[in-house]
Amino acid sequence: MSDVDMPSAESVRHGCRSLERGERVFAAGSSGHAWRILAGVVRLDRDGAEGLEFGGLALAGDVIGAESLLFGSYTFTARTLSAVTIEIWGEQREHFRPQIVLHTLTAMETRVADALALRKGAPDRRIGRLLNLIGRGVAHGQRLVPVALPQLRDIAEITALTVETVSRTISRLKSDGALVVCGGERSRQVWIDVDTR
Amino acid sequence: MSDVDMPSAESVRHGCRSLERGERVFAAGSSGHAWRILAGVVRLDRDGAEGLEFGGLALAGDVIGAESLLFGSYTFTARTLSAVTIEIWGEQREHFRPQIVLHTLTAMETRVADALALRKGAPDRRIGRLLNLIGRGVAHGQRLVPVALPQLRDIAEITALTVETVSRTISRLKSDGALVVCGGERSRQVWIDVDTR
DNA sequence: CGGGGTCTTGATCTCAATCAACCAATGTGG
DNA sequence: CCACATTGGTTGATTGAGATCAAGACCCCG
Repeated sequence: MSDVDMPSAESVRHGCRSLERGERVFAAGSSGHAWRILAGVVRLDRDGAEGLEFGGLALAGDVIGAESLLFGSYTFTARTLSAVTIEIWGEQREHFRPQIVLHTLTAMETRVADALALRKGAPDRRIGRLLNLIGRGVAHGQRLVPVALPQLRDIAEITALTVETVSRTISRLKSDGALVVCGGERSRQVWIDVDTR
Repeated sequence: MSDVDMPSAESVRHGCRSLERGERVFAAGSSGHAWRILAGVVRLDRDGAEGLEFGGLALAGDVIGAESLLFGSYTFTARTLSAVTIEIWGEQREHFRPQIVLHTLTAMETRVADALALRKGAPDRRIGRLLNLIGRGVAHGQRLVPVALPQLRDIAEITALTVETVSRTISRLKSDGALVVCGGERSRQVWIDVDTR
């Protein structure tokens, strides 16, 4: 395992691990645990014809990296889109209780639909839905939720748009007031309206 | 449960069920078993803002309808894109053995990436990838595989294109020889080259 | 300081969406 | 049996949204 993937000792406590935005959780080809996400959003990429290409989103509750337990190495590369907390998954009998497994499966099923919806429709709808997904992990009943914008490159690859289109769209959303910048003009922290479909 | 979803007595044998292309497996809101797909391709749709919208593909080995075991009703509607055989899933202890669960999870993980790839790139690549997925269930080591084309409407909704674009693209693929019609000019059976990315 | 990465903005062009017919096959009811 | 509606597929003309190409601003870091 490369040192890049070695978490600092502090970030790991009793099977838990905390990561900043933009960190890599694990890389395709390396080996390690499977994880359950406790908070935050993770982007999964698969090695395709043109390098790494977006292959899935994982939110709180989702399990990632299960391949490694089966094949001995990850087939996806995982990077965080926000601050993330994860815990080791799959080493306790508890994790395979039917109830729990069903939860995991259904969560994954809806995640597929969510991800697909990010690649359909007008750019503003796509980006809006993505930010809503990211905000969902933060929202606790409130309507207005603060979200840290991922890199435009990430947004572009996830929504199958170009960075230029993403940049223009976000600018427009800001000037329309649909995206409220908080904490300085050049801050990446914005408020979004969770109700906006 | 509506009679539409009642399988004929003949099609069900010791937990197995066979369906034609275009049949509905189950409808969102109704209740019933979870299923594992033994052969064929199933399309999943979720109730969205604009009616049913494409929300996932399931191939041989995949589990569908697990929500029903958890919530008491399906959240997705499932329709077959090809002839399909399914068996009841989730009622045996066996199904929750760690090895099996891991297989199910990893299969689902790659399915997400597959589905997402269907909505990126030029129309001919998208449609090609979809037909490859469908053919994968049929292919057994051979390169050239016969595939029954789904309805253009299905292809369009899955790839996030319009029917017109799909029609034009498929015509071009045929005239280019990338798609070889077999069994009559107006047949929906075609041969595809599984290697074509 | 220089250089690489990210974001922004502008000008141009392309290709898929859109709108509109039309055809063939199928089904329906009197 | 024919008139009619419906559904799935095809084709053409037009248009506009997003890709592409290009350049500059800004920032962080060695």
